[in-house]
Amino acid sequence: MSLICQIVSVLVPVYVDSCYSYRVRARGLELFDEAAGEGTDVRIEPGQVVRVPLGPRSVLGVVWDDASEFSDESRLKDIEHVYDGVVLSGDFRKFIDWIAQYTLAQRGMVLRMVLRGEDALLPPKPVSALRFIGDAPERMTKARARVLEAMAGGLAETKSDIAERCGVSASVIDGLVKSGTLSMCELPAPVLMEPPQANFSPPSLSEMQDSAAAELRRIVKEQQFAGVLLDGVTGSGKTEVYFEAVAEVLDQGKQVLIMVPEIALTDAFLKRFEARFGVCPGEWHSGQSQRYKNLIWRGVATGDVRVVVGARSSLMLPFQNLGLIVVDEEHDGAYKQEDRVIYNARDMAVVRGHLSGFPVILASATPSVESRNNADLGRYEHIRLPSRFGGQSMPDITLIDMRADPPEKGSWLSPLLVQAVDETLEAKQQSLLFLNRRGYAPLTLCRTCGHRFQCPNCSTWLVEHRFRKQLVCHHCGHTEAVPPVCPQCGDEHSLVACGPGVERIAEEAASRWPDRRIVILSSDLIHGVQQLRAELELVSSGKADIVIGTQLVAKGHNFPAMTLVGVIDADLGLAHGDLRAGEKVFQTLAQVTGRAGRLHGQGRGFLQSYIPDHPVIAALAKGDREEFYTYELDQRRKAAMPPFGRLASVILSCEHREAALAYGRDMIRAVPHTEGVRVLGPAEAPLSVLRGRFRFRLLVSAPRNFPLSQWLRQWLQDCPKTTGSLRIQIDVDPVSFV
DNA sequence: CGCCGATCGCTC
DNA sequence: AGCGATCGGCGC
Repeated sequence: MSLICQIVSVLVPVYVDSCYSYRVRARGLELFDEAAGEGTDVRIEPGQVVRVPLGPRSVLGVVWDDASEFSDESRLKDIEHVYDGVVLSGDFRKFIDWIAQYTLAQRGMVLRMVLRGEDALLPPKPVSALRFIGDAPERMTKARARVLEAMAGGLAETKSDIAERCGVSASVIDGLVKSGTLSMCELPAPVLMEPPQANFSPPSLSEMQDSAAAELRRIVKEQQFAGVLLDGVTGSGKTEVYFEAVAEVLDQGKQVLIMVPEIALTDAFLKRFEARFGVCPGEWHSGQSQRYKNLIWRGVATGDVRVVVGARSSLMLPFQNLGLIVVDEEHDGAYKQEDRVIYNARDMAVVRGHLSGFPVILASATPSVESRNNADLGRYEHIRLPSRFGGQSMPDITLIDMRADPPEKGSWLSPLLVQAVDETLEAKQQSLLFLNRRGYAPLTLCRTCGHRFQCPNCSTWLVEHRFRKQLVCHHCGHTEAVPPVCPQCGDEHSLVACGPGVERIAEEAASRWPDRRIVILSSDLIHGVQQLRAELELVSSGKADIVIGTQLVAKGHNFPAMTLVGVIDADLGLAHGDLRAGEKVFQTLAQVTGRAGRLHGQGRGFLQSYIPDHPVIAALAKGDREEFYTYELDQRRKAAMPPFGRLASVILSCEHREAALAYGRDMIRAVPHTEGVRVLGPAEAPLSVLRGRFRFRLLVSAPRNFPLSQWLRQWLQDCPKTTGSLRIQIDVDPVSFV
């Protein structure tokens, strides 16, 4: 019997791309001695989780598929422990490799997003409980008698349950254990989660929903990869439709992942799931406790947890037998992870389905232009729900040409919109005034000398936040106090606020409608997901007459009594340099006007615009989605931008401004000349500051079928090393790859 | 002469 | 990315 049986490659969750080799010694692996019997040759298989020594510490790792290449065998260390019960499947390991290679991340860093601590690998601890074993105590008290009576049946219960049920303190119970009346025993850990029932409560669907659901069931039955764009207008009942696909997969005995943007993961959503399937799904997001997440992680790996509803990071869960991923609100920017490994969970979901051979449903009322193009080209099945559920109609949209119908002086609401709010208040319904700009005013200037407050780091104006009494840079987060006099000419009372933010709209609303309940929903005035959910609940339960909000209100929440949505500045964002500016404006405004009139079926939307002829605004005003996609795809085609070209942004960051700029110039000098590849330098993408580091982006565009990842890898390798501490992040905006 | 803080480089 | 090793500055 040889002592050394095997050398294996182990991927460790650190900043490296390659695997490390370790020895497996049959002796010393207690776990295997037990399972395989002594002296038996032990095999360790890829996918098993192990603990290995790494430098001075000991880390978790996963046995990987790489051939072991480390030549210096004398330096090999031994695997310390092999965990039983959790194996990362071959598909999943391929998926991890794929993400690393595509996003130019190290495989170890991708694995880090997958693994949790040791607690998630160990079987749940049995619960210690107490049981009546007969001997009555010598001294009897009222409290003891109550416990004895309750425990007479002989069933084991936990100490805290007994204490609560009998109204006694824990020490009373301890006393009974000492006297030999009760005895400690162990109960198996409680079942984590009952499996959802596919047929718990089938919904009654409209004809339109029903045929969409039938189509989804047909696709799911194939049990192979398919991309599906479920394209349904706000209020069309998409959720009920994809729940039918979920039911079908549950019948197959497979697992389901439903991804939602974090903000949409509300009690209301979970309740809908429970109403349909009888139990709550596993719930995965940043707000959950570590303990709960460990339970879910293990449950998903063993197959005990059948359905998870989760935010972006739930895509990295080690499902044992996944049969479907639904990406709800697939266009949502929250699916992009911007730090460490930079990836878009929506795209990676499609990859996971592709590698493992199951369907992926992308659902949205305003699909991303990329997904829409994939559907047009037949890469995705395209299932449409073109009208609202239950006979409701889409809101009537009115375009207000602000040049023709300007607001009164010192006001930001056009008379037409004011009148509409009056009517809505009269009807005891809710209004939403939407402006995608935080703070009070986007620009402050001195009336005397013309001085404008500008960010010292970025080339942007400072936004006044009147509640906080600060000037804030929305680009880098720089703040300064509002000075009492102009810093340039010293004049008093000469500073004027230009343009509106939500705070200023709130001020106007409060003076126009002084006795109405007004709520402001803006991210800088709300702290944490909990408070946001509470505020949203407050609005949906009708405890507000007028809501004034930014972005926050656009996403995934129903306001049943809201029948009017007024967009203060519909043009906002269109002029920005962002390549997806038009798409973002369209999506946000379509979602936000879609909030109107779900209950009463007669919602109205008003768009205030100074450029009503702009194709994006015109399409919104007509409620014509097709017109928007035609226009946007045409623009993108002309500019060879995604989905017709590929795009990456390289983020350079550095502690010093000059070093950052110098490094950027060096990078650009090292760009290999390649037909069709363009690199836009920092002149086009301004410098900003994030967490004390100066950073800017280099944009790289390439033809559609260009191997961009490899090219970027080569470029970065060939770049001269520059002194100073520099970090590079690469953000590959993927287009279709299926 | 000694201690503490930035920079460097490795992890089988 | 972390974390120890190493070198250099300055305090006494």
